[in-house]
Amino acid sequence: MRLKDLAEHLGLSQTTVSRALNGYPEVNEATRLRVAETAARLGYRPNASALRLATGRSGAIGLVLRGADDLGPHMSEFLAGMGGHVGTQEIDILVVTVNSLEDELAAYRRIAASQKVDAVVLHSPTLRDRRAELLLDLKVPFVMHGRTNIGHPVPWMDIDNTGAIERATGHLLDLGHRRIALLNGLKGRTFAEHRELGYLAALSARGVSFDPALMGNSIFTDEIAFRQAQAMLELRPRPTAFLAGSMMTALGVFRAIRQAGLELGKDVSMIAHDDVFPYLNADNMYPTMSTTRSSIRQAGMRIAELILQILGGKPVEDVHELWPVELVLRQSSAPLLQ
Amino acid sequence: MRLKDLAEHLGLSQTTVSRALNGYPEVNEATRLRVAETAARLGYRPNASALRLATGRSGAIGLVLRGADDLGPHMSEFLAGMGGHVGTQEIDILVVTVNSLEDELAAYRRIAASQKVDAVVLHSPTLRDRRAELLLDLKVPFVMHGRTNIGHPVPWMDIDNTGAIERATGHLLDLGHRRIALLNGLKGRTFAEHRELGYLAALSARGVSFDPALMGNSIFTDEIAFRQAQAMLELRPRPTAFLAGSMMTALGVFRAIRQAGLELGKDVSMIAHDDVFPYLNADNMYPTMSTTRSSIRQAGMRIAELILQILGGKPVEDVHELWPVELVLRQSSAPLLQ
DNA sequence: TCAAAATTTGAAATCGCTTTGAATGATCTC
DNA sequence: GAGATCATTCAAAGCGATTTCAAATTTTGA
Repeated sequence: MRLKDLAEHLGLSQTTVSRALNGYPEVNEATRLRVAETAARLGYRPNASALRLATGRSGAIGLVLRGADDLGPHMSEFLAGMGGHVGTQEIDILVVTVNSLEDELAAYRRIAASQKVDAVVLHSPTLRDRRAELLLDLKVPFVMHGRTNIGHPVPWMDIDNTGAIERATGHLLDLGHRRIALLNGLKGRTFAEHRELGYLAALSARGVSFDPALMGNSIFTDEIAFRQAQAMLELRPRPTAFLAGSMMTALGVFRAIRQAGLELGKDVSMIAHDDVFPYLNADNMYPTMSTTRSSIRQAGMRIAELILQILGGKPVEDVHELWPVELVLRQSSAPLLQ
Repeated sequence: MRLKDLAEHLGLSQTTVSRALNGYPEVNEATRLRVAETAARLGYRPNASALRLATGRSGAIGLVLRGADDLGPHMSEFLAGMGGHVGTQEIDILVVTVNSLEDELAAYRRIAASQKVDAVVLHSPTLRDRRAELLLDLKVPFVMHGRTNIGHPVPWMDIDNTGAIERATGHLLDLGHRRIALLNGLKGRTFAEHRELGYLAALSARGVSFDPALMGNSIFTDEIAFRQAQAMLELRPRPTAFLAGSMMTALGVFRAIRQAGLELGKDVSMIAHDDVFPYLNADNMYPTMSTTRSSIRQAGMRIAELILQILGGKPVEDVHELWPVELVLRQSSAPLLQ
């Protein structure tokens, strides 16, 4: 069913039908009703490709995922959030997977040249993110989930990683802990650097010196966390508390603690960052897990909103959002045993 | 940079340039080289919308995700697999998220009417899947990850769930276990029904009677599994072995076992189904986890391949693939203690 | 009542590509 | 050397929508 068919069926011109359906004012209200009713009854929907060609808008937001680090539970939740919002609009999400930064850059070039998307979302930025520079260069609108520093204004939405870790570290220090391990994200990633900043700030505020052996930088998987925590627990004096970068990390640390014959919430404390996965609830763990909490799904939803605002003409300089992070204390963080 | 601009730049007609780039035979080899070189140098890429309108192919595969059950680590891996394959072709993945079956059906109608995708992939089918019926009706090509029975031939790729659970159950029975709990997927989902079949077959082959109290049907989350396992462990006599539907489930069961003061691999055995998540390695758990293993990422890759084959004209009746499932025995499954 | 203004409709151009059908030379064949 | 064949190129017609500009009809105002 093409516009032409619908128009013939109605005995009207394509022009009028198109206008009626798109809410233009210069069409008789009676005709509009008749058109709308018939279109609905016949299940007419404009051909997406034709519409895109005619309007010059592709009606899609791009999301490039680097298989190696990006995919996994975080991205899945983020995607759910994005989808939840754009689903209500006439916008789709185009997912492209690549294997390296170079491939990712190439993907943006392709996407830009072929005008496949109206905008993209950039996630897990580094301190000086080449992808942002490229997109600026290509004049592809984007919103960043996180922050970067490239000398040009970049629209972003981020959570207060520094503040979150600073408070969590401060709390552990207040409980008497002095050997606090930080299982952080990869070096160079903005969020990881921000967390390190918060960690160091809290330590130095209490006059506790920093021990590099107590910091790990890696992607957030159960297994890597297990190994890192295991190694750290063999140090003497051993750490008495852990800051876990994600719930996956927390699970790995948890296993290491148990395997070392120690008990979480007694011999060792832990505060984990919780991105709020529906299938991994800090409240239902045993012992329940103290967390710094911020829903990554809501972030996805908000990023989608911001992108639509930018496409709607909102100046990029005005798109900056820093979300506070809750500190939720449960059983896994306890006073240091003497 | 449009085709027109490129053509003018080269002093050729759009026709010739288009043909040169698309590998048609009726163009001088010297011209083709010159065109290809210039196009590459100038970074020309055809406008996606125009190309789609002209060819009638949208160049995208649709994936509709139901937020409630679908999203999560499984889908993330599956998506990675799909993306890995289509990335090499000129095909993208369009992700749409919805909240209910009705919404999902509506989404397919929209997608079909607006010709947004050339095909879709259907996952987590039920025994009689309405989505498959609808897509057949709408004449939207699709490949199913799993199986259904709707009286029409449906192209599918599935793993041998029945065989996998039958062997796993059989193995536990051989180890002396008689009270074996099955934490299965939702009733009505084909894979869950298939697993139940395998479970029952193994039990009855050994003359062990089925106890409905030892079977749970739900989505695969850590938390739900924890509660179900906890309740089952309070039964008398209690189960001595668990079949966990996924690695998330296994984590929940693990916690319940520990909380009950029991030890996995000694007091209680477990075999979990492993979809092979890069961040959750059965081999690195403690104790290491016995699993029925099949990579969901590879499944995604294969499904993408099959879709392209179908779009290439392969008859749907010829697209049926049943993958065997490995049974990997590790420490979590042990002989029943007397 | 009649010209002017407002309302409503339609024909045709446009978006950027592919593809049909025709045209132009060059090469063969006898 | 003329007619047929082949190789190469191009102009123009789609694809299915939006949108510009013009036309037809109705309403308004004096």
